[in-house]
Amino acid sequence: MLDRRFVTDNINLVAENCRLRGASVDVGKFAELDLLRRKLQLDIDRLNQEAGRVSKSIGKVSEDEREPLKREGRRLREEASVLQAKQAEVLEESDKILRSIPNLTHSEAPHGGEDDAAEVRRGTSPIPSFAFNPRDHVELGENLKLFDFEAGSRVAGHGFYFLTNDGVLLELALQKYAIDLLMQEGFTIMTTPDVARDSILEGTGFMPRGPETQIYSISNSDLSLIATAEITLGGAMSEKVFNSDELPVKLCGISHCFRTEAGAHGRATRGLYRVHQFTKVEMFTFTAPDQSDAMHQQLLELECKIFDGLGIPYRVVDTATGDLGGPAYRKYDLEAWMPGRGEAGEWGEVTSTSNCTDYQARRLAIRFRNPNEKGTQFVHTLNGTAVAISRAIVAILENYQQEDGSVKVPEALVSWMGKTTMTVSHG
RNA sequence: GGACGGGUGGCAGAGCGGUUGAAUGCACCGGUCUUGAAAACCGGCAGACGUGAAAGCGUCUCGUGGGUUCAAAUCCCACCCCGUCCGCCA
Repeated sequence: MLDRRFVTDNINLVAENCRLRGASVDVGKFAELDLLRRKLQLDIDRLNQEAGRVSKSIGKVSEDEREPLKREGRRLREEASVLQAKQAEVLEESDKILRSIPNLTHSEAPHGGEDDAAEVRRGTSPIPSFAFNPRDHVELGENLKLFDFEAGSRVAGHGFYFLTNDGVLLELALQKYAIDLLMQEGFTIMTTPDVARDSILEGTGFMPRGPETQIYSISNSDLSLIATAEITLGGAMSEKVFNSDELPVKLCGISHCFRTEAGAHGRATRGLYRVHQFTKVEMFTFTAPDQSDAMHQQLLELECKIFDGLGIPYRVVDTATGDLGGPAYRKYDLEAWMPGRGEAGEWGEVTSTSNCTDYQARRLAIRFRNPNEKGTQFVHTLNGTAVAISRAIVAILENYQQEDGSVKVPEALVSWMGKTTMTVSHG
């Protein structure tokens, strides 16, 4: 959420930003409503002030002098409550608009839609060339008995799966690999709840329970399954006021992620690429405003380090304005090379990192205080994927496959896996 | 799930219907004193919103939301959270 005052003071700028991001929002209407809200506030304040004066005077006066003053007090409060109800309506309507206004945008972010993302760099690992026809991860994984989609859909429906045998070891190895690295980088590691209150989802910029929601909700409760630990990690500090010397705070959370993927039918849905549940190791940081750009670069560096360490080829793209979603001010995606995708391999998103500036912090009320300065400021929040297990597995299987259908274990995972190759002979 | 107890400023902790946005202590900041520090003493110290060029002024906020009343931190209701005991349980 943007600051309402900022929006009314910068209508044109905000409207132009909405246009760039492909969000159809009536910014003018918002400004109009907010002006009305302010005017009503002024009237309400005046009435309250008068009513308060009357109330205080009653206490100082003898019993039989009180009745006329009580009547006056009643009248004033009634008048105020009428205006208050009206203001509440105005506030609700304007808030609805305000919440649909996306964050401001970094000036260097490329303009356009999904295909306009700008490639900014490549990883250290070269794209593999195979002397044979590379298989896709589904074929590889089924041969190696790494997962069981049939059992998954029997139990929970299409899009769910069991990891089995080396598939399980791979998941655990990737988790351990990632958290070891992040612990060294000063992150506090944590496992998080896999559910959160709707208010926390909303504060983070997710919209549960709408007609097009990506979120599973639990009926008869205000809880939803989380789509990412970004929700719980951000929510963990809601209402908190940090001291400036505590920042930056760097958290690393392991959680399951649940996504309905409504409307995604037919879009690269094969296998593990787009599933309803997966495990993810997520980075989340809170910084002072002047540190967030640098922190964003650091998170990107870490994501690169993790995938370079796994020996997976990738490219980094600077996401275009129309594809940023609501909260992100700027976003980088890591797209791993996936030899089994499409005709002759394609890039597929494996991680992303966003600087959400104060957009989430404002709704979650996460602030910081500078000693010797009056008041508080909102922190900036940033998030980045360390490893989304399911997609990392896709990338590993397809890049490390060998002609006989076995898959080499990336060097960095060998010690956790206890083997150098995954072969059919398992079990 | 049942029975109690409780949620007040950065922390601890009073207040239990009327000038209380809130005593007191600690912490913190400024000052006096001191060669310096400590101690002592004096002063300051919540957030949001609105208004104003500013100083300031105003409104709101004592877990959240509703209710009673001229007036609520204080009374009533619902919900959330935290303790303790009991039950259940990985």
